[in-house]
Amino acid sequence: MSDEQLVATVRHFNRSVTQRVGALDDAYLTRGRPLAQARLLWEIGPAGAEIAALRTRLNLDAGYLSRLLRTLEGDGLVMVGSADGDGRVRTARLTAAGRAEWDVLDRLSDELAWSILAPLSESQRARLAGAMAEVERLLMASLVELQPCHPGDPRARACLRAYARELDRRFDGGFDPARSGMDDEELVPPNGLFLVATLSAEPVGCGALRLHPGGPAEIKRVWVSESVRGLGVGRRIMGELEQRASAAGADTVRLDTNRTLTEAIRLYRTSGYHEIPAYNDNPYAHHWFAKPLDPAAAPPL
Amino acid sequence: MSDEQLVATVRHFNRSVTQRVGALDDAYLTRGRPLAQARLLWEIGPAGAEIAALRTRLNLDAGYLSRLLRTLEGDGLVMVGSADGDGRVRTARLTAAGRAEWDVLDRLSDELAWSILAPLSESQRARLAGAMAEVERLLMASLVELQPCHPGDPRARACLRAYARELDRRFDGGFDPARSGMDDEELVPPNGLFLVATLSAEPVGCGALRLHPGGPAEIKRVWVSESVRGLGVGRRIMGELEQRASAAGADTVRLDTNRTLTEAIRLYRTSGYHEIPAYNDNPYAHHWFAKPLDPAAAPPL
DNA sequence: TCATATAGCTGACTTTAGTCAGGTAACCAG
DNA sequence: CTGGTTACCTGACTAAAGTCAGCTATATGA
Repeated sequence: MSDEQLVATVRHFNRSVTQRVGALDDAYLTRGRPLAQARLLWEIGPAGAEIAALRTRLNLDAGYLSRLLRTLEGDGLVMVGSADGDGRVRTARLTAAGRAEWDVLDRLSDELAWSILAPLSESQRARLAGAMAEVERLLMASLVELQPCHPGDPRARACLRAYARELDRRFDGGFDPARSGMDDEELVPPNGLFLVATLSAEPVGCGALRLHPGGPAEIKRVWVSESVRGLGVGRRIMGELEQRASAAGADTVRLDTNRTLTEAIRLYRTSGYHEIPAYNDNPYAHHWFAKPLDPAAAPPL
Repeated sequence: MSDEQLVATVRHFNRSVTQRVGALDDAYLTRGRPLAQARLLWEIGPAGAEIAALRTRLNLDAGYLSRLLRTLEGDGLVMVGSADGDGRVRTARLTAAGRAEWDVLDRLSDELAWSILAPLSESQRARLAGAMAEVERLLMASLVELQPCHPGDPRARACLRAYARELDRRFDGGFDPARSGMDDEELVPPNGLFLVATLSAEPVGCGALRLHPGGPAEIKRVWVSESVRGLGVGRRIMGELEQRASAAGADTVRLDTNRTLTEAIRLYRTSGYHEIPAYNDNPYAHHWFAKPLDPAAAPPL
């Protein structure tokens, strides 16, 4: 398919599917309540939710949200109480009546989904579900955003914790972050940089670059969350780091890795990296890779 | 996949894809204008549109639509004039400024689509577009509604005209509706019935049933529009007619067909019909089929 | 302990969306 | 040419959505 055809397909999909199904959904799942209230009730869910979380998830004005909560409280569907830790943070929970209402919405949501499947034949149903899952997955991949951030940023901290946890689980003999110590300051311009990958504001991956003026740049701490693995996020992070390394004047990037990280090693090999002799004494490293950078292919960002 | 898994997939899709992409679309394509105005401007399009058509397409109240048009006229984007034929029918057209604005929306729509494709690899793009097209097609199939209507209904007339046009094109020697004449009254309960298939209120297919108390029912005038062929609509129409025949007490349905309608013949054969000797002297018929009905499988509707 | 920041709340708005009951002009069938 | 229909318009609403400034209570860091 040509790019024009791809774009036309996506446009068509956006209009027809999005609008039609979206309208169906809204009409069906509000139960006479205003849409905003219904959505809020749904989003609070049986487990309850912090108000700040609701605000970001539904992208609502603080005042507006507060008012919506008062209405739901007035209807006896929701209770808002202070959380244990911080007295400013408040948590919304469903009352028994609210939970009953939520269960109805849950059931209606099932019915709506079934009403879409029902007119189709067995094989069409399977194809539809398969295609929907594929669209969702790839759209997820497309909505992952890469941006530089300070390694001390809460999103970066979350990624680095998950990274260390995973290495500890996978390395023979575990992983001690202290032994591969690297100061945050080394991952801040002009010494280096830290990239975080987010999916609707949730951190789902990271990667860091250490710049050594006059020598090869070094890629470190590339990690991708389970939830988005297999969507090419790792490859995008690598590509972005390489571009930035090139823009900063490096003509080579290199990295080290542990033999247990087989999918990472595969990624390096298929991305133009070749194995080189050890260039450091990282106790966790078994393989060292390098890739020459083509300055022409790396327009400054 | 089990039914539960299918439903879960569809629900997930509805929430994440529909809402996310829908919100993106709306935010991106309104250009500071209220959503309803932006949609209306878009829907009028470079070719202009009759107001009645806009009303049904956008599903708007007549008064509300009128007011929206006045606003767009006030902004110099649209002109509303009477159509040539009927002085009551009015047509909305874009002014030069309106056309310019429409072009911007068109471009933005392309950009939005591209922004979804851009972060993906070549092969992911192709897979996404493929899956989107599949979802759209199957959703279309699912949104086709079957309902009985009077053969004099405008939707029925439109289908029957298209049906006759197609037969005339395909039969050796053409087709003259008069020679296969059947009175509308024969296709109205209790003598028979007429089904129309609609996709968002547009007629896209039809089928008729002629009841002969004490004898086999007869299926006639099954037609499916090009736009939804291959989506199983024909099979659904047949199934629905058979159920209604069974509910009306028939134990057999039969039908005749022309040898040029190969895909119809294939449909009959794969739906449990077997060829029988001629039971009428329809000059256009080359094959006659019958299917026994199982009363247990046909719950009254 | 005091200044400052954070999390949420309230009141006073504006804008958008949507509905409904009349209207008027054009058409149409007898 | 008359009475009914159709296609659209206007005025007068209501409800929902969204914005903004200023407020209170709690936390935090020097």
